Amino acid sequence: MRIMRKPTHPGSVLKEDVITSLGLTITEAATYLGVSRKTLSELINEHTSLSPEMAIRISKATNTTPESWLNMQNKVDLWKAEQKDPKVIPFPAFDNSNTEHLMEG
Amino acid sequence: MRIMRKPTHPGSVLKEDVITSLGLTITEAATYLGVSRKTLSELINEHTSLSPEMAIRISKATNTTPESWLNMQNKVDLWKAEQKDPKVIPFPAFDNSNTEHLMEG
DNA sequence: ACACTTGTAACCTATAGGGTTACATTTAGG
DNA sequence: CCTAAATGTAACCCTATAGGTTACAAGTGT
Repeated sequence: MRIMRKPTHPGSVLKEDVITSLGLTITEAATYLGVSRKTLSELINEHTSLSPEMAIRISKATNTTPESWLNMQNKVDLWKAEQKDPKVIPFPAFDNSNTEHLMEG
Repeated sequence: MRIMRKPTHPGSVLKEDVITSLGLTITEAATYLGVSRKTLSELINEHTSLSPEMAIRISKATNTTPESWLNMQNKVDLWKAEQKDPKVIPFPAFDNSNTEHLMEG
């Protein structure tokens, strides 16, 4: 997973692969999805994250799985969390600092 | 996905399959993970969700993938979002109301 | 020109993760 | 039996963030 480049934001995919390709306006799409125009606009312009509820809405509007949308957001979230590089001490049973010299090769 | 029963919370898994089985105390585990005891306690008792950052921490402490932990949380989140049953109108191109009579069988 | 579309600022609400401190309760040793 | 450690959680604080409404400036197309 490391040194991964920033994953594609699900909002871009929604805009390019769905809304635009279907010839829908943002306003129309927002109405169908049952959210405000602002909410959709911020999502497709990558200013907010795709929430679990939005994943459900999009899946219902497009006959896709909510998992596929949420997984895209996951990648973005994990990428951001990795950038923070939180300091963690491996649990004893998983700490291979005593055996890692056996791992070369 | 429909009529799915409530998915297992990742906090329970962390507690039962990792912390308890390794003989670690919550206090110790929290220290290794670099979070407060309260934060870990609330997570394993299912009072909070597993955040992307916690997924990274757990993966680092246990040599597992952060995805596996976040996916468990996803299932819980999607289950909750499905319960809300948000009202959505299918996008025109995906609206099969005119052809669904061809789908029986 | 005129109507539609869009991005976004300003403002408000609700939810949520995470921290610290403190306390009552439970559990484990000696 | 008694003390020390571990635990759950309340109270309180802070910071983020999703989502809503209203309003406005700017772009687009007929």
